[in-house]
Order: sequence, then C-alpha cells, then structure tokens
Amino acid sequence: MTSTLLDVQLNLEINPSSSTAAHEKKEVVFAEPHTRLSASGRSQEAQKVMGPLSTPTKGSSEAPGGEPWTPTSNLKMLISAASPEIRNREKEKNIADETENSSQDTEHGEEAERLQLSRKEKSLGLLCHKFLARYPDYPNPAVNNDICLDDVAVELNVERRRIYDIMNVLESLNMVSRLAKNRYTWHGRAQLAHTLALLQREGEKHHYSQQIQQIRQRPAEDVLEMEGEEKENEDTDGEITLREPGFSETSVDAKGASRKDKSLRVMSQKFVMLFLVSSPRVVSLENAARILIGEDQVVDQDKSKFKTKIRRLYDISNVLSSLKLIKKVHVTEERGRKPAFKWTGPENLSLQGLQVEASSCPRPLESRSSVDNCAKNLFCSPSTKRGFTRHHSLVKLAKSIQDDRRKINSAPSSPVKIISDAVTGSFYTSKMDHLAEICKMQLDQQAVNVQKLSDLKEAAHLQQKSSVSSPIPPAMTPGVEALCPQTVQLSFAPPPCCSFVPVLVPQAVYVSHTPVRPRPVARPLPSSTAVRSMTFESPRGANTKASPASVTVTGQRRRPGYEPASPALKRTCLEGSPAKIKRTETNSKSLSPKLCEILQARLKDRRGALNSSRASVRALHLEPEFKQKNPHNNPDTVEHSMELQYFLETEEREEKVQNQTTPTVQESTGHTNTETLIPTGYLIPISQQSLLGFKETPTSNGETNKTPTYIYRTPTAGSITPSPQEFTPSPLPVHHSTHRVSPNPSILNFTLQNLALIHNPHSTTHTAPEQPSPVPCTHTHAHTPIQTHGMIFIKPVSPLTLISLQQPTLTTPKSGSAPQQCFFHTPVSTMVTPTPSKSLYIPQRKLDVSSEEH
DNA sequence: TGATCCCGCCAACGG
DNA sequence: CCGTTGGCGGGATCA
Repeated sequence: MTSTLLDVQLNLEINPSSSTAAHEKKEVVFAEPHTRLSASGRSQEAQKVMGPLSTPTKGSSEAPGGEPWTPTSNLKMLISAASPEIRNREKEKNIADETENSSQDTEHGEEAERLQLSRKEKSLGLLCHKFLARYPDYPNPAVNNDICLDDVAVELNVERRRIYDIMNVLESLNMVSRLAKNRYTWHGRAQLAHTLALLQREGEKHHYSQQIQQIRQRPAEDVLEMEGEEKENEDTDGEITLREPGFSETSVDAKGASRKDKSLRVMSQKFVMLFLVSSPRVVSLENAARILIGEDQVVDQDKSKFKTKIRRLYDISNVLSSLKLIKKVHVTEERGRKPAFKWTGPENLSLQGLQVEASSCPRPLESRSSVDNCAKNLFCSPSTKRGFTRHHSLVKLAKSIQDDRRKINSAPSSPVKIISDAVTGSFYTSKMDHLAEICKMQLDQQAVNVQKLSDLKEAAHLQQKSSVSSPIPPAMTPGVEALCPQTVQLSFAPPPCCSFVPVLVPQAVYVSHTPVRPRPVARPLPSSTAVRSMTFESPRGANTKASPASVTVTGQRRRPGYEPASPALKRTCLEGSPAKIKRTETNSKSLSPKLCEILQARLKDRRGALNSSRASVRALHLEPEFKQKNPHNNPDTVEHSMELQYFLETEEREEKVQNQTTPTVQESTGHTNTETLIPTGYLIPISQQSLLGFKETPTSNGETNKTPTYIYRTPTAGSITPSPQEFTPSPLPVHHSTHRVSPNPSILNFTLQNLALIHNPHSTTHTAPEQPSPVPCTHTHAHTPIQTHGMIFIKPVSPLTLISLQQPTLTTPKSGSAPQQCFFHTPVSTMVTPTPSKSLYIPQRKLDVSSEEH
C-alpha cells in the first residue's frame, strides 16, 4: 500500500508541479503513438496556435485532450468525475480558457488557419484515423479498454457528434461496444473477422447480392423501384427483420420507430454486407444507397432521401476506409463513372470459426449491447414482424434488459455510482444477492464461453491476442510469442466475437509504466492512410499522398501497434486521459472465506433455482450480451433467445459442477483492507481491460492467492465505467479455493470500492514484471487457463497510481465460482457487481447511488 | 459542376 | 428539465 500511496502522491505532486512537467510526463508516460497522433492532429491546430505544446498554457488548452496535471486539474478531475454536469462545466470552462489562451497566445490567424484546415483536416476519415490510432487493433483484454467519449472528443478536439458517428460505425462492426452512457469499450479487430463473417451471412440471407446484381443491371430508377419491391418482399419474409436485431428498419420506420432504426449502425452493417456478398466486392454508393433505402422504406424514396442516404454512406465509408476495410474507387457503369468503394478487408470470412463461435458470439448487428438490440427487437417487434416478440418470457426479458440498459445508460456514466451503491448496499441485501447471482452466472457463462471460444479459436486468436504473458508490458504480442503457458493463451484467446476477453494471464501484467496497450506488433499494420487520400489509392500503401492530411495520417499510421511502447501509452492516455487519470488501484482481493462460502452457497442455491427456472431475467439479458452471439443474427427470435438460455443454463450447470467440486475457499490472503487510499476521490477500477492478468501470488497461505489485482483508474471525467467485457474470466473453472474470481469489471469495481484496499505487493507494477512468470498459471485451475489466481489490473494511465486492494472478502457474488468474464458489458453487468461492501468507503462521487439497483 | 461531407440544429430518449 | 445520442440536410469545400 504504502508504495501505492506514495505513487499516488507522487503522481499528484508531479502533476501539479507544472503543467509543463505534466505535459511532458504525459507524453513520456503515455508515449502513445496515438497520443502523438492525436497530439499532432489536434495539436496541430493547437500547436499552430499555441506554438509548442510544451507551453503550459497550451497544454491546458490542448488539454481538452489532456489536461495538464495540476492540482487544480486533479480537483477538476475529481469533480468532473463526480458528475457529468460538473464535467461538462469544466469542459466548457476549459474550452473557454483554452480559447482564450490560445487566442491570446496565438494569433487568430492561426486559428483561422486551423479552421481552414478544415474540410480535409476535419474529415471524418481523418478523425477516425486519429481515433483508431489511439487504440491497438488487438487490445489486450487485460487492459482497460474503456473509451470515454468526452475524453476522446476533447483529445481529438472534435465535437462529440463526430465521435458518435465513428463509434456507431465501429460499434456496428463490434469493434467497440457501448458500456454506458458516454462509455465504450474498445475491442479492436479482435472480433472483426467474426463480425464480418456474420455480416456476410446476413447479407446472404438478405439476398443482397441478388439485389446488387439487379441494380447494377438496371437503370437507376428502375432499380429503385425494383429494389423497393424486393425489399418489401424481403421484409415480408421476415428475414430482414430478424436480421437486424437491433433494428429493423422497415418495421420500425413504418411505425416511426425511433431513429435508431435508421441508425448509422444499421446502415453501416448493411453497407458492409453489400461488400461481403457482392462478387466484385465493389459497391457504388448509389447502388448501396438504393438498396439500403429500399430496405428501409419502400416508400418515399425520393431524392432527398437518396441524397441523405448518400451522405450517410459517405460518413460510413470514411470510417470504413480508415479501417482499411474499403477504399474508394470509381466504377463506370452505364450511367458513367460513379463513386464506389472496393472492399479491401479480409476476404475469406467464411464463418470459419464462426460456426462454432457463433453460438457464443455476438451477432454482428447488434453492435450495441446485445441487450439493447434484444430489447429493441423484442419490444419493437410486436408490431414488427419479429416473432420473438410474442413470447412473454422474451418480452419480459427484453424489458428487463431494457431497463437494465436504461439504467446503465442513463446512469451517470460513471461506474462509480454503481460502486457507491454497492458500497452502500448491504451485501446481503437481496439485491446484492441478485447481483451475486447474476455475476456468478455471468462469470460462469463467460468462463464457459471462453473455454469454448478459446478452444475453437484459440489458434487464431492466440496469435492475435497478445499474450498477456509477455512480460513486456507493451504489448501483447500477438499471442504466439508470448505464449508462455498455454493457459495464458487461452485466456487471451478471446472469443472472437465476444468483446471480452478472458484474459487473465498471470503474467501479463503490464507494468504500470507501460501504458499498457500491448500491441501486437506483429499484427498487420493497418497503417492508415489518410482517409481522403486513401480513397483513390490503395489502402495500404502508400497512400500518403501528400496532402497534409495524409501526413497526419502517416504519423498516425504508425500507430500504436507499430510502436511498441507507444501504443500502450496512448491507450493509457486515452483511458485515463491524462487529465483524467487519476489513480489506479490494485487490489488483490481475497475473499474472506466465510463470505465466500456464504456467497457461494447462495449462489448455488440460486443457481439451482435459476437453472430450474431458468436464468433470471437478468441473466438472460446478460446472456445475450455475453454471447452476443447469435451468429445467426437473427436475433430473431425466440429461438435465439432460447438458445441462449440453453447455453446459459448449460454453462451454469457446468460451472456449478465445477464449483461444487471446488470448495469455496478462499483464503483470504489476509490482506487487510485498507480503506485507504483513495485519496483521490475516487477510484475507479479499471475494468476488465485493466486487468492484465491474474497473477498469483503465492500467498503466505500457501495457496496461491490469487488475488487479483485490480487497477482502478480514476475516471476521467466521470467516465469510469468499468468495462466488464473484456475482462475475462480468468479462471473459468476455478476450482479451489480462491475464487478470486475474476470478476467482471463491474464486480471488480464494486469490490474495489467496497473492499478495503489492500496493498498488494505485487501490485501492478510489480506484478507486471513478475507475471511473466508462469507461476500464475499454477495450479489452481487447471482449466482455467488463466488462472485466476490473481487478477492484475493495470492502471491505464501510467501516472495513475495503483492501489492494490485486497478484498478481504470478496464478495463477489459468485465468488466461488468461476471467474467470469463478463461479456456483458452492459451496464447490467455493472449493476451486478456486487461488492461486499463493507469497508469501503470510497467516496466516489456522490452520484447517485441509487440508480443502480433498482 | 458534381462529388464530398462538415456542421450543427434539433428531436428522440432516458433519467 | 436536462444531458446524451444521433438523424438529418443545408450548404461549404473539393476536385
């Protein structure tokens, strides 16, 4: 602890010391390429205006992205974290300040210039590049991959609105998933292949290829009409509806369904589908627009609509181009030369692994939390065609899901809240129990899923995934290298689809300094090309055309992945954006045996109940999320849901078995908790991502402790949500004792908050280095690859200090059982997290605690 | 001049 | 009533 505390203090002190210092520190620390990138990007302007970044003023100004660490800033952070409102205020202030400063400092001319840069410089594609640069293609699951929209917007110096556009597209590809309001979790390309495969499948279902063919053959207008007809037909088929879980436009539109149905996400997915099913893999915007319009609405395909659609497609195309999935080309049709895009992404998506995975994986469409989608589908459906709607049970589920989602969403994004609740709440409260159950279930499922997935995919994924194991913080090299213990690999091997990953490699700990993100160096770099420039050029290459933009891009291009250290750094920055970062804590939790036992018992009971009855509603919700599955995407339907349940149940059972077998034990490591820390104000656990792995630390007990270390980072402005997903469960099958279950992030959060913090010797930093050691894998769970012994969380931000907590008792709900990974990123999960509250205190924001629960 | 697509109004949505 | 999301399309910019 002491060390941690010290660290914290140091950080604080340092930060405050001077903006400059802070600044430097930031860079150094984060060193993320991305940061640089962003720096270059956003800074370009800023810099131009301000001059050297170094200037404090500037820093602050720049800060949007990162605020300088100053005492004040710390306060701000805390405050902001406290409430969104405050946060906003702060932002405004900062902005104002910045503007002032900048204006003062720099000349207007420059600003003007900056404005001028415009168009291209402000292009969505470029922005997307910047955004992508900050995250590794294959994020280390262990690390906190949360994305705070506010932070990103600030850092990239763009309006939120723009970020939404990007996120929507990325979400449609499962490259990110929404955790809560303002919060997303970065999945990178880990699930991309899978998602694409699913989309392809969907596209086939919809007969897009046929449509495309027809359209291509006919004159535009005819086409339109035809399309409309076709679409209608399709709709009737019901497939369409099904297809998009989240949205079925058709039906929705008719109703006036929310715009969400017209969502960019849906469009994006459909657009991608078109590429995936068309033989030439080239789709012209016009045709795409026609087809999409057709689907959406047969009627009204007027020009304006068409025009609008085209606009949107440009937006999507820019993002996809940034992802290098497509590149701009021109096709000459009868009518003439038309803008079009060529697919440059992976070609053989075939569901390869998908089939298997499919079950567990999320469907492509549902980018949003599956829950959302589910909910939507279910609810909407009645009017809609979707069949599932009808089932009462489903409806209920959907509702519950929605509720959860709502809560989550609406909830102040900060996870904190949850925590607070948790803290407040008595552990034993029914709610808690519920949570526990849920958690447990989730964990179990996750574990199961993970295993399955891992089995299936592993090979492939392993590569990608970095190995957590690699001691080197930086990256997770794509698995192979790291490899160390298989276990590790497994852990990493994230289910392709699932966002979360189970990770937990003991070894892999990232050292604090490294910011984290491991990046697989190996992975192909997608260098990004400047968006625009890309258009015409081949993606990979050289795009760099000379345009300024391109330059920028280039820089970006290197991106994280490439640069070893940087990536991590960047990430860190992001996550904890400099400003935000506050601290992380690590805690090892040990559950108190008693508590654990109790919990387990309860869990078991519940489970039993659940099994018999079926998963609780929530569980169901979760599932969908977890699984996201559906490869079929048709979310459709009941069947689908049924499957899920089945899955869940099955998994649960399995886990139960396992659990039963394993004694719940846990010894507490004896750490005491200290409430300690949290000097800052509140800590936020870093969610899964943060977790690096579990490490085991041999505890005095003899058993290894698997104390998981959690890292918390302060939320930046409130955005702290724990990300559940990624986390993976380390130990699926945890057998014995400790359960340390790797709780899903939310759980972790809870626990952290509640738990006393105990310092872990290993804590992050230390651990990191250590981890590589195989030890972790140890015994315990043979199965679990990851073992769970301890989870380690890394702080996202280097500056952050980690605090290790030990939970005396982990209340994690399921403690005994498996670790879970949580997929559910959904807030739900968060909610779930139960923490025992006990100690704790952590002042987090005052936020409303309440929300959660109920 | 057509292709692109930035910008930001403003509504939907949820708390 | 407020904050977040995000549809939408005017109109600026680019080629």
